[in-house]
Amino acid sequence: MRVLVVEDDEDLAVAVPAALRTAALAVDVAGTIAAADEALWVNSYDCVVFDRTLPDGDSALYVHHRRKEGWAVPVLFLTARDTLTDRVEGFEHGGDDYLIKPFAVAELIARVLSLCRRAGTGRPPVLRYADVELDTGRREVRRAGVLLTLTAKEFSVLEYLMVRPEHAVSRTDLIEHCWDENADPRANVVDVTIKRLRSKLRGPELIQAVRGRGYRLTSEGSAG
Amino acid sequence: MRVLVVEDDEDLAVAVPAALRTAALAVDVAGTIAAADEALWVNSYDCVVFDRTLPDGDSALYVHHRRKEGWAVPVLFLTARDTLTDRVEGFEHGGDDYLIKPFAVAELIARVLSLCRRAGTGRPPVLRYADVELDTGRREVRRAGVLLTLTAKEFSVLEYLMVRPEHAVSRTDLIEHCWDENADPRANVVDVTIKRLRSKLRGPELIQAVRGRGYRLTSEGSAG
DNA sequence: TCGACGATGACATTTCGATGACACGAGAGG
DNA sequence: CCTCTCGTGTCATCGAAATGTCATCGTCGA
Repeated sequence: MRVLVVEDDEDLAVAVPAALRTAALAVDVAGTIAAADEALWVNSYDCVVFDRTLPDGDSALYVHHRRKEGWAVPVLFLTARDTLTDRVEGFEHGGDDYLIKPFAVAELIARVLSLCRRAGTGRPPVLRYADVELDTGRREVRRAGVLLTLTAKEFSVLEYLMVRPEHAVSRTDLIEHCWDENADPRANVVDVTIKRLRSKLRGPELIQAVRGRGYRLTSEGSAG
Repeated sequence: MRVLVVEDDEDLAVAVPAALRTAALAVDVAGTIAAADEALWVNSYDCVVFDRTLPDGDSALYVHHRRKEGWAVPVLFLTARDTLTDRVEGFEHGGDDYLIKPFAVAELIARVLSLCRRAGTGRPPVLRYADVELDTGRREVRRAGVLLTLTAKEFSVLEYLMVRPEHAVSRTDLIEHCWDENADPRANVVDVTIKRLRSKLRGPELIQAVRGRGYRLTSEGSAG
């Protein structure tokens, strides 16, 4: 799950990403609408956290604009308390949720995770494939009932694969969704992470390499 | 357990928090409804002690207002004797308890602890996990039957963990519930308190660090 | 058979938790 | 008023785990 935070206040621009990263989300930061626009065209995000008021304008107007083009990524607006009446306006512009400043960090994390989940159109909190269960809420993975200890990255990659069972997922896709923008797409971080995942997912091979196209989950031998 | 005391009388604004702190509660203080509102948005409390009459209005009206938005934190109203008839009114506004001034300190502590417990929806007075018993009423902890001498902070942290066995609890959550607003979330107070707890909870490791996500109680390991 | 791509082990770097030492203030007792 | 003790918080440092980089090897398929 990858999130873009658009915030110009220096304190918040540090605190908010830090908080979200504790929830195993990959976070990028932008300070202006222009920078956010750039990032949104280059990368794909599962959720965007927008401060309402930014140096180069009202983010709600930007979102409104993009929505009319069919852009559908869920948005959480951070609204100052004294612009409370803007709440409704925020929604009319296609924002999916709002939070009034100041807000509790725990609340923010909960909302963002909720929006990410919603983006997956009602994805169940527990993903299953073959004898693997992945609990997105507790961040736990079990194979054949045995609890595994995965690192944040490993969990993130496995989650992404399990949402798309049997589908080949490219390294580029994985880099874009499980790493932040500092990741080098040419490096073989993905390969290494897959290798580590495999060695923890003891038992019949689950993650199959699809030559030239990435990786996919599979429960049977290399047919096709 | 963290409590907000909203009191404008200078003497009470010192005495009440002092009393509650002796019961291992983290206490914040506000002098007005406005300040209380601010604090309630920023932090999360397990209970709020409201003086009925405050410089900027009747706190019961404020509580009534918040209740309509679904706010559910238990409230204890401090009411002057000559406004005794307001009692009922206080309850109608969603207050869970009241105390008539002047009151006995012991009574206040008992009521607040009771309300905190109620917040945990019928949480039993004695928490158990593995061979540890934590008596929330007596403020006593035993491991394998042996009474331990914990400080207020240590008790508070252990209690918070024991209410959520096996669940990873973030440092932020702990800071928000066991410390007051003066705590620096970046500091490693939590780590140090956990360390002190561990050294007092001799025996098999109970408190497990979950890298990047905090701490959790556990009685068994997990496969790798 | 050759070449591209994936697998893998070794190693470097970064991040994060653990820990000991110390600072500071409140309160008890002389 | 001084001093001692205890609770609590801060800091610097250590070390382990997570993550990333690199070199090399193996293998699949044209």
